[in-house]
Amino acid sequence: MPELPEVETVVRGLRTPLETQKITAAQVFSAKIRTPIPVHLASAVTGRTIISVARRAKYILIHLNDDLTIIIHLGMTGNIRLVEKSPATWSPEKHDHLFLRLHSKTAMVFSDPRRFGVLDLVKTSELSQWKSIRDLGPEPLERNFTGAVLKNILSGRKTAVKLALLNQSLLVGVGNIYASEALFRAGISPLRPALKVTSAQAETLCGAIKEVLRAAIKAGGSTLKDYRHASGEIGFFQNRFAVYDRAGAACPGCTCDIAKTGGIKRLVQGGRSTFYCPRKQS
DNA sequence: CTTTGGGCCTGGACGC
DNA sequence: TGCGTCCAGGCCCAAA
Repeated sequence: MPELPEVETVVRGLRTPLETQKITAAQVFSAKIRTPIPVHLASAVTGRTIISVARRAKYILIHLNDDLTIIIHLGMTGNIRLVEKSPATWSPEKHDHLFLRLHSKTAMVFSDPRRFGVLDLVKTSELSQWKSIRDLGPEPLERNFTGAVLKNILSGRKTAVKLALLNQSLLVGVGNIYASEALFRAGISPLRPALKVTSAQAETLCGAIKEVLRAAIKAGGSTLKDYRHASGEIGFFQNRFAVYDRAGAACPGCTCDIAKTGGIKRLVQGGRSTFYCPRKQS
């Protein structure tokens, strides 16, 4: 499910209810999601205080005192919900994996039906060396992420630019939806080899990535199915997709004869759907 | 080193 | 109603 805008929206929704709160009870319900959940997680976090909630790439970081950080990745179908006036002991619904009850009596529940998510506990001081964080590329919304940086990332790679954008070791946060959307905005074909993206195109693409991610955050992310804000609200950026999941339809500003051209095209790259307009993207 | 393909899971949509 | 097939927002790992 969740790409950078969705994860960022969840993080923002968790800050006020979680920060400064002491964890008064914790339960873990399934031993294994994508990776094993540490057996000591529940006992280790109980009694600790949440200092801050942050995001790195698509990872949610809940920083506690005593040098501990809870890492949550939502995978494809993960979601976090807040329960007000929660009981001290949680009766898990199907697919609930983690329950954290706070001093305020609000609780946070992490669920993930497809179990592609990650739940881990690490020392905050060792976070930057944690296996999946260590090799991540730059944050696209940072000021120092520029067209020149993107050009450098893409240069020398024979792989299609769409696949390069999905590679989190090159650039984080962009997933299957926003890769298609950013390439459409930039007028670049998803099939173009990364090394054939010119400096001028890299500049445009850099701007398009920032633009589409910011717009999606503003809209509270995209809800296709499972994704929810921590408050339970859905996002609505899916209503503004230019190309994603719109095969056969007209792209924004389309002037061609859809009956003849077939409109937006779907293709498969790296086993995943890509959507684009062959007439506007090259 | 880069690139490719399979695997991990569940559930919903669809065709018969 | 039921059964089989395909598909889905992410990521890891082995193999080429």
